[in-house]
Amino acid sequence: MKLKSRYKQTEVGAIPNDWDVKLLPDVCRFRSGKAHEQYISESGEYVCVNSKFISTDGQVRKYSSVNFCPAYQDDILMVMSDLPNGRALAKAYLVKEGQKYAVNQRVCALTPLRGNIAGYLYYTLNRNPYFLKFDDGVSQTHLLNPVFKKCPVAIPQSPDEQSAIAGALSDMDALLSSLDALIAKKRDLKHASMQQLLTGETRLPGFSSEWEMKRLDQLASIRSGGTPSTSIGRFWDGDIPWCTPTDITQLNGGKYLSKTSRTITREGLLNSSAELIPTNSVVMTSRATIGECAINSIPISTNQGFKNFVPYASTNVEFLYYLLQTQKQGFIRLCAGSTFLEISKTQLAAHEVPLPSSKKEQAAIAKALSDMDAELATLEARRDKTHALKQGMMQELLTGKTRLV
DNA sequence: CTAGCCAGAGAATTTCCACT
DNA sequence: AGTGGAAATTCTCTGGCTAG
Repeated sequence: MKLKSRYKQTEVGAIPNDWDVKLLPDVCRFRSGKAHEQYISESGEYVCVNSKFISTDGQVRKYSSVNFCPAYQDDILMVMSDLPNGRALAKAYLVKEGQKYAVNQRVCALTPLRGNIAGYLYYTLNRNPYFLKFDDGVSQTHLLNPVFKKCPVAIPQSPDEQSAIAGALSDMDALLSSLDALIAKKRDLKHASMQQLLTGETRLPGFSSEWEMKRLDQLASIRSGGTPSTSIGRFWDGDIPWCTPTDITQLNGGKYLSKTSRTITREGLLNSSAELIPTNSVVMTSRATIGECAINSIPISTNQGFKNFVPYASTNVEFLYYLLQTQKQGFIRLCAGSTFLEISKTQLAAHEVPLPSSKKEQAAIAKALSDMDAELATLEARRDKTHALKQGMMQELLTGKTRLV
């Protein structure tokens, strides 16, 4: 005897027997947005929903003084047009309060025909593969009404299951935004602590000796960088890491630099003003992007967009790393340069900073700040994990592979 | 070798426009 | 008024040359 499967094969994949595949018009009404560009003003009463609004989850807003296409509570607003490989195509926004949004052209409003299904529809329609396959990666994509009319959606027959799925996913969203809020709060706290600890305004217990002002060139030997001639092939792709500001910004605030995207040869190093910076120095961008720092955990060379600090024996390198970050605004004020900012070595060397002469106190401050960094990194890892978990849950719940009721 | 000089690239997004 | 493209604009980010 053959076991009867609890799943059936459909055009949207295998779904449970007690789910249906419906066409979008069976569950919601389609309205195309209207042009509001002529009525945009800061004092406008309505939020104009364009692709940017949706792609930033409602963060970036423009206002319109008129409303040709109002969105209602529980409407799902979706981006209909995007350029090839656009990230906003078919991205959705669930309206939580009516009377407020003016739907712009190239965005549509989907109004659920029955109550309580909005949450489920939002999660299943947002970036739904059915819509994404209209993006051929070559020409601009326009999702039109007929596309929406033929969109199949898998829907549990039980309204309880619909709400349970939407509930579980919105719980995950709530968890994610609370993690984001916590991370933002910890960041603020760290900035405040840096302000306090690195100016001597607040002292760590057990330290009381005087702080003093010192020139930066008293703390470290300041070295510049350079670019070996790019027309000479044998200077490049060697075994010496060569750092550009991009390598630093790509660390995204990470403290240690251990690899660079480009490398030079020993001959390239000798035939340019680049120099080898020993491990545990601070490299700092000094052109265009000013004052972004990292500690190199390998010997490294840089281009001329850097000033690099090789710390003297009396300087704690981690302390110097944090201290330089608090000086960023000051460095920017020192900058010259017509097309983009640049800080000169002379000015930098003479720049004075307050610090404790006790290396122990420097180390204690660096440790306190490192601990905060570690805590932030843990939280960020948890946020990323939660995000991955939500993706997995969507896959399971929206296909009925995992059942909640 | 350093300081100064010079916008440019590429992506994202909005706006325009000729045509149904 | 809606469509299908494409152009224009905006935004972000950063490289390398060379005179002195």
